[in-house]
Amino acid sequence: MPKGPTKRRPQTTARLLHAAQETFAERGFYGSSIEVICERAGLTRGAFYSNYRTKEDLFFALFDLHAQRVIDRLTQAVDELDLADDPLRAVLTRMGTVDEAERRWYLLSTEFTLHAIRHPDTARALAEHDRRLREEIVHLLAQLLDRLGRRPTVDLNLLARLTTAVHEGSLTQSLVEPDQLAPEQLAVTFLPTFLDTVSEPVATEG
Amino acid sequence: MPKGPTKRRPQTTARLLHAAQETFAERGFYGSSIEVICERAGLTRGAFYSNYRTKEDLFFALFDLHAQRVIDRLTQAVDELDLADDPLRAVLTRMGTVDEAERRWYLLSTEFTLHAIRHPDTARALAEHDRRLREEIVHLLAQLLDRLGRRPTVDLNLLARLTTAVHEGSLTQSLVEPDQLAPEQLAVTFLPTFLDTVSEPVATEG
DNA sequence: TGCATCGGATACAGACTTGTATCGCATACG
DNA sequence: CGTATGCGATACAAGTCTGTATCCGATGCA
Repeated sequence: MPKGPTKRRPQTTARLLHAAQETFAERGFYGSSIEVICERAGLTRGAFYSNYRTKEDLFFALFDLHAQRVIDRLTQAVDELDLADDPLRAVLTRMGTVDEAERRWYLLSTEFTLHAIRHPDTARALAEHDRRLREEIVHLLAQLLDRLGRRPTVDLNLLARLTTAVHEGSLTQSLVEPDQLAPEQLAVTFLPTFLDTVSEPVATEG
Repeated sequence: MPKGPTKRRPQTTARLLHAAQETFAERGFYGSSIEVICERAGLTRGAFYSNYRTKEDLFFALFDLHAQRVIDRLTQAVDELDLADDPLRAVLTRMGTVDEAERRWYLLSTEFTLHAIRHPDTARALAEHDRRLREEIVHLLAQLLDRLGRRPTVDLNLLARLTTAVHEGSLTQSLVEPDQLAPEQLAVTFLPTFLDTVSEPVATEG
């Protein structure tokens, strides 16, 4: 928290984002009025409108924060890859750590996706954000396979879509039936084998 | 549509339910005001409030209608069971016919479930409706196994939960990735084998 | 320190919903 | 037919949220 002669805008947006995160978690996207979010941030709507255009903008800002966290975690997992034992399983287990924050985010983004389905403009914006995140994941997948001395035999973009689908599908089911399925059980169980089948070893030269 | 000296209440509720179905489909649950639903039904809010207490009541009425359709379809499939060839697969394929209406209902009920998560009273009501539907499915599962000359080796209630989870999980993924997965592909592929493993043949006497 | 401007606060107008209280017509019965 | 009442229409009173126009104090540079 920088004090002194600093422009206060960054601090204001940080407070708004923090308040939005908590409010969305408690009351959902629809249930959270801009007014309530601002109150929680200790600000007025004036502050909001001078930083964002709509409540959706605020969501997308949170989306980007979340995406960055995901990417950071995955990057670190790939970087610290231990080639010794079952590296794929290790990476997946690590990426699959689903904490409370992740679960809350999942609920929120599901609600927002349903909202987007009814609002084409929002849907386009969401698709664009999704695309950017997927691009990063493609990059990481490529890096991962490379470090494993393998190269993909299918389109990496499709592969990124699949891992995402498995991640989210598994999460859904574990939320519906918490006692029946661990959050990342499906991914950890099936993805290592699957990644093997959609890639091939690269011949080492020399 | 009965005319003449008939109480008009049934006709009014029918019109409200029909209008609600269409409005919810277009604008979602949150996006549909009671007012708009009534307009679409060619009625005023007076008609609504004299038949329902809240918008949630209306949703639950639709829930019951949908549940009845599901049960009817399943019942018929079990009744017409052809013991000749692969009966399980036949039943599942039949129950798994996911039409446009089913997909719309899935979107709506997902939105409503998220809503219920934030509202304990609603959650309780939803759980109760879910329970009643599951009871019917338990009944049908029992009937199905019986006609196949088998008896369950696990709790039927749990089994009903599982089939539901597979159905919904598969639907989710097929909505996210329509080109990658047919709506009931998972159920048709895995449930027959699974049902075999959780039941045993009944010794025929004589 | 004086001053320009940036950024958050305030005030206002308007759109939408909701729930209730009340009214009046049509229905169904004697 | 006449009449009681069932039931949908109407009117009313809040409450909530949004977006904008405007104000004023803090910030940061000369």
